[in-house]
Amino acid sequence: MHTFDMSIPAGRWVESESEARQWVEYFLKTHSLNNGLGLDSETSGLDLKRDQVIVWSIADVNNRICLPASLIPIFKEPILENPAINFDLTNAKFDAHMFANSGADISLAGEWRNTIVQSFLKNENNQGRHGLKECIVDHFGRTTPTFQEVFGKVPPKKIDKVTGLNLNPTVGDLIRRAFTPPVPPRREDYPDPQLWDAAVLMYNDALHKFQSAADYASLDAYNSHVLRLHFDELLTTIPIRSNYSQAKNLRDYFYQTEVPFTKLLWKLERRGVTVDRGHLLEQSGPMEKEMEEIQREFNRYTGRLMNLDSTENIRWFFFDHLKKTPVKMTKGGTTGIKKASTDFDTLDTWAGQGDEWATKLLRYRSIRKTHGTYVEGLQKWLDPYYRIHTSLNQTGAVTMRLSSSEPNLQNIPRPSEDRFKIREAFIHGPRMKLVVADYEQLEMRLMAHFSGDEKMIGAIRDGTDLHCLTVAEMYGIPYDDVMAAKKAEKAVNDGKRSQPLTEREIELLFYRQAAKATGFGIIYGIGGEHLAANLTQELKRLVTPQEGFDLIKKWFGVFPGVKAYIEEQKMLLWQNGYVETIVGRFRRFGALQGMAKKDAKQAERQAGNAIVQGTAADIAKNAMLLCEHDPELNALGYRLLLQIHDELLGECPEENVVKVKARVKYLMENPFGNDSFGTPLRLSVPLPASVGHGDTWATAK
DNA sequence: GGCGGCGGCACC
DNA sequence: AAACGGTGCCGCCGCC
Repeated sequence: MHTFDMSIPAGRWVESESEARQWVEYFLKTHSLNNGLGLDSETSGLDLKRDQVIVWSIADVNNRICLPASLIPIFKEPILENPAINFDLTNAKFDAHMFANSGADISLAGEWRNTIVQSFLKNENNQGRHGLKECIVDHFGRTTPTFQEVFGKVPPKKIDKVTGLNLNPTVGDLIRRAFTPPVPPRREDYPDPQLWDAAVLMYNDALHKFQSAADYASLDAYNSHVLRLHFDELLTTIPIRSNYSQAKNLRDYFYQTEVPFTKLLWKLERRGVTVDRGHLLEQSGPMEKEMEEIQREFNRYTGRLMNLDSTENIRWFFFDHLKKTPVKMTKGGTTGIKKASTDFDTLDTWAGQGDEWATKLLRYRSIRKTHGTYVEGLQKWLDPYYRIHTSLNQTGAVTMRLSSSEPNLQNIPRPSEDRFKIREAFIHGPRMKLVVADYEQLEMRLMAHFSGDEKMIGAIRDGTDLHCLTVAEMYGIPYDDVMAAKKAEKAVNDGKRSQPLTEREIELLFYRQAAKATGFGIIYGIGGEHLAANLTQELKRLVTPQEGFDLIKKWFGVFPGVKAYIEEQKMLLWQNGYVETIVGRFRRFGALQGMAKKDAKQAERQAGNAIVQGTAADIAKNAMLLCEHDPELNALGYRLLLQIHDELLGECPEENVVKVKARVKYLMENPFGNDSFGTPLRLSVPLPASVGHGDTWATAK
């Protein structure tokens, strides 16, 4: 058991309306002293759309109370919907969803400070230690009882065959049971003294359990509050120096950017994206037919019932049955057992050599993926209004890129790669249009800005095609020739040119592709060997490691400023142990001096990438905040729906599309707002966004 | 029947 | 698979 800590106020269970009103008075009188109240809820489950608050808790440094959901209305207007009252929570969006599900229109009007985000800003490397329990241990040295210790173990589901319902108690049942105050036994009901003694024992036990439940629930609210105060102090001591942020330290940055962003993400999750289920259903049949056909062919050929989803089965087929030789081995994971791989690279190699079975399996795999993850997978997430509500994780990536889950809407196939056009299933609400806005070459432009490379900046400002220029400079070919090849390719693709590409044009396009891949690779800190392997795959043409190294060397020769910048950042990394994004956020690595050479090299690559990727995330975040809070866009009925790293998906009434597009474009291109003189604060290169609209995500132009 | 490792693969 | 950064999810399979 956990020792009782005398420095922590005891949790009180509040049950009557009059008592609740007294607490409202108290918190209204004193909230300004604490600048925020800890808030937490115990809910019927984890479903963000359906589950509700059962009991909830509110706390300041001196008091913590726990109440049933039935008392929410008493707090609703004076506290919960009071814009002057801010809330300290852990995993804030979760509780906000539960409160929203629990009343007609319960919204928490003030700030939502999420201690997970604070913990992340303090040290993004503490993976798995950002939760409330972990932080309380790490920062205060206190342990907190676990859910299981207070409420008991949730038994496995026991599904009734007739009703399909779970016959065993659910999480919600355990919580409801724990928060039902026990009724004291009445003497007259127990004439037998032995029965009376037993009843008293049972009552005392139940009372103890009940009190510990109330204590536990209100402890989380209290802990969130004191942790928020603690992180405020810690983050204040971490200064940030940036011309692109008003914040002078990480605490200010948290309040200026991350706190409003939490609420923004919650709104996006709440809105959801409309999906045309019919489109998904239409794809399903043909996909299943095609997969079954391939399955039959394999069955016929082997005389066995093949499982094409099983790598063991596929290994048997290619290596034992067809006697093929492995192309490469699998990683082996933690067990270290390496097996012959059957991945895309392998199958593609064989397919290139004319192996029809490899070709068939590749086709099966691509359909299987799309069918399982998207066509069938997405339908599980539809709400009654045909909308999908993803979870947007503010601290999902070490670079503070967003991540999306349940379902992941950031990895929907691109239409150019997808025969089944899953993105066409993403549509707008009634009388609306989808508005899709993309940053163009954001990361490469950031590289130009950071490095100050004159040639790159000049080329971007002049509107030169960067990859064509790179080829021209690398090999001493006229820029216009390379550009002409690119245009010729487009003309052929658009059906505007009948004669095929000349050999020279194809050659130049190879070069351009190689230059493009090199540029991408440099942002990731690529090595020559890996670049060569990638290009061999991509171009279906042998590129030797030596050629890979030459490409990188030549690329740096064209943009020496980029080379110098990367070297400078490496030096700073060795010196400081961290790098910074444009708004002054950190990606920490610790002392590279103490690392194995291999790890230090990896840190160098990660650091170089973190600057660019993290800054792109900063920019997208700013753009989202500007769009969401822009009075003009709000008046035009624009609703931001999704972010896919450098792309914003939104919707607006049809008649406002032109105005909305112009405004979204402007805000995205000026993500840092104005400086103190009222002129837009810009980078050394423009950050153009292309904006389109349409009826589906795939067709918005 | 739930969970986690693994291979594989979708996105930026 | 690799000296390429960052994610999440599917189905299989073995384990408990």
